[in-house]
Amino acid sequence: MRDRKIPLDPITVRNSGRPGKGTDRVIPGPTVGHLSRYLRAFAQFERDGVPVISSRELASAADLSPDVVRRDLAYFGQFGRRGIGYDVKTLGAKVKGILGLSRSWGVAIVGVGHLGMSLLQYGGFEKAGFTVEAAFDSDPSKVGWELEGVKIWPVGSLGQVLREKKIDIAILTVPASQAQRVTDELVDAGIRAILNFAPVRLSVPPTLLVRGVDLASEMEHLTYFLDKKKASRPSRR
Amino acid sequence: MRDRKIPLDPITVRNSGRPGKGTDRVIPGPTVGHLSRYLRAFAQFERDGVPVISSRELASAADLSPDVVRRDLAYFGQFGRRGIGYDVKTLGAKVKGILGLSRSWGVAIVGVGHLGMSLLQYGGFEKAGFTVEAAFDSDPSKVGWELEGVKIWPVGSLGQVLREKKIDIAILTVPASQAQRVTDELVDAGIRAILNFAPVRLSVPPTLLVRGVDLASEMEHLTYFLDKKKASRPSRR
DNA sequence: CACTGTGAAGTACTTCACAGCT
DNA sequence: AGCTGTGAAGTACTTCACAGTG
Repeated sequence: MRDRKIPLDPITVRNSGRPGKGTDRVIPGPTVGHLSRYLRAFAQFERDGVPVISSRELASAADLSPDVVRRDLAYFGQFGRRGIGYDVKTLGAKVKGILGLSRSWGVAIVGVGHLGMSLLQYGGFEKAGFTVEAAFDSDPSKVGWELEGVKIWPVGSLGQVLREKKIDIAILTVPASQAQRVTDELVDAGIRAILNFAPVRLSVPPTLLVRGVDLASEMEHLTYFLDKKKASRPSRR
Repeated sequence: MRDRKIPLDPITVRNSGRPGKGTDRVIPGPTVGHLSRYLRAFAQFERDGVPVISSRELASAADLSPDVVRRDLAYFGQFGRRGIGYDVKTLGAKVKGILGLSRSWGVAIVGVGHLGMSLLQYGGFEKAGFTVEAAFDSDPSKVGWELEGVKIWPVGSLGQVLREKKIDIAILTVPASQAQRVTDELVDAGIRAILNFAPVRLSVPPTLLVRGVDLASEMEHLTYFLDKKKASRPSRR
């Protein structure tokens, strides 16, 4: 139901099951998720003036196992020095590059309710490689205001402003009832990715990247483990 | 570095690798994550008056494969009827129970900035089995106010109020700089779980459940795939 | 004959364990 | 001695495929 099947010769198998040196090696999903943690850790170590760290130290900072850290980093090449560890600055830059953060990305915040405002206030964007270029709201009394140096536009001007300001990513913070309609407008306007805070599953063309942050799911994840008092299962994420 | 090793007799191995009928069968992590989606889907089907659905229909609504749906549901027992499908009402109630939502959970919102306010406004809590019992803020000008029927208390009264109102879960929406300090107070006050919106990794005793929602990670996940234009990799989450 | 429940096969990820550099 | 990089083994999850059932 997903892709095509093509059973592979056991010898030819993908990356022969591990990192390997072949071009276009595919990075496992969990590893991609770990990269942000490494970035945070590197930033902290750099602030603290630590030049070199071991996989054990990095693991501790990122709440992972040293094995995972070494495996993860090895996907990108051989960045450590045996007997020594990893150079914080070099590897930090490398991870940034892998995450696509060598360039800056244009971001729009769509929906300036309390959530949208908290994102506008949130300082972390610039230093992380994101530039909030515009905000949008359907409320005429909000349109025209400028918050934290970001102008609020009417939703109707999405297409024009998105193209003019070369915006790549939309953060969707409109009410659930409007989410799909606004999403359709974003798609028409040629947006490339959406971070969706509305508690609905958006229907979009398959080329578009969507990631959802769902409060209810997160809460339910907690209650699942609270209820079963499965003291097992570490914090995760 | 994690647990102890104890290599198991291949016969005795955990659940013998699959659902099985043994008591205390362990639900795989991904399956737990899927449950919320099923719940949303069931709610929708129930609203639409659909009494019975197939794994294919449920899969489509939850953006998963029918195989995964059947496997997931089979962990809890045999709820479907061969040749027919699943009873929406029955299974909906069952999933709710599994997620621990048969009871109501007391929730506190800690930090009433824009983000905290947007959560106070958010209607979805009550119908999802959560009761926002209190909010806390360190700003004296906010303390005493009542928003959406929820009173704002000073952070200093955390311990007292949490115990009095039998609050289980804290949603942490304070600035990063205060997150760890406030977390320590929450731990002292006997909180059982924290949903953390502050962009820091909280250090807590291992018995406590923590789940983090990290804006930067989510954005970086998007840029990773945007940058590589790996059109592969479905939306996920 | 549509649809579930589940062995069995396949694939993905983690952990072990150790050779090889510093 | 300390630490990386990586085969190999182990475990977890997904998909296939089909017998069993209404």
